[in-house]
Amino acid sequence: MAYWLIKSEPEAYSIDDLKAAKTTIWDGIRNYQARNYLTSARVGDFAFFYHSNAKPPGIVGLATVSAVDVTDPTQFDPGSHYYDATSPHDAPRWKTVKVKYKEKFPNFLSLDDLREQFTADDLIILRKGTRLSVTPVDEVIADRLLVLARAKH
DNA sequence: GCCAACGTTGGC
DNA sequence: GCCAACGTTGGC
Repeated sequence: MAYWLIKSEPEAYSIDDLKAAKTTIWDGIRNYQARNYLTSARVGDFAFFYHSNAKPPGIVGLATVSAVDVTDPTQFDPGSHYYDATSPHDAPRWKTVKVKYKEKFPNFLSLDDLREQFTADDLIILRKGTRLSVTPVDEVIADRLLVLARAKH
């Protein structure tokens, strides 16, 4: 089992949206490295849900991977912002996963908190210039994140 | 709104 | 294959 961190702008899709929907296709990923991470995910993996471009940005909750090898339908939808006319129908370029809502953390872990508690070696998103929207999280780091996010004040 | 960092595109 | 131009991300 592996841990991931997935970013979303809350104005586009927030943890509350996922809570309401219960499950969603994690669509719109158009970066090869992020896609490769998604295709290496397995059912049962956990994903920390990070709100980017938020005030403040940070980790808000946890989801689980509920399906893998999912074809991102938006690549074939001409009306979609994520339409990719060059993706072959018989070999779709953009594969992704379905994620399922698990929990909203009692403690929001802001980017400032994360920088206080972790180093750039611990968390890829703390590395300067890293914009990847899907990144792996080491299990030891994930455990520490969970303790911080769930601890009583 | 600014801009640094990075990825992609396309001319050559 | 190089690299300039451009687009995007995302913190601030």
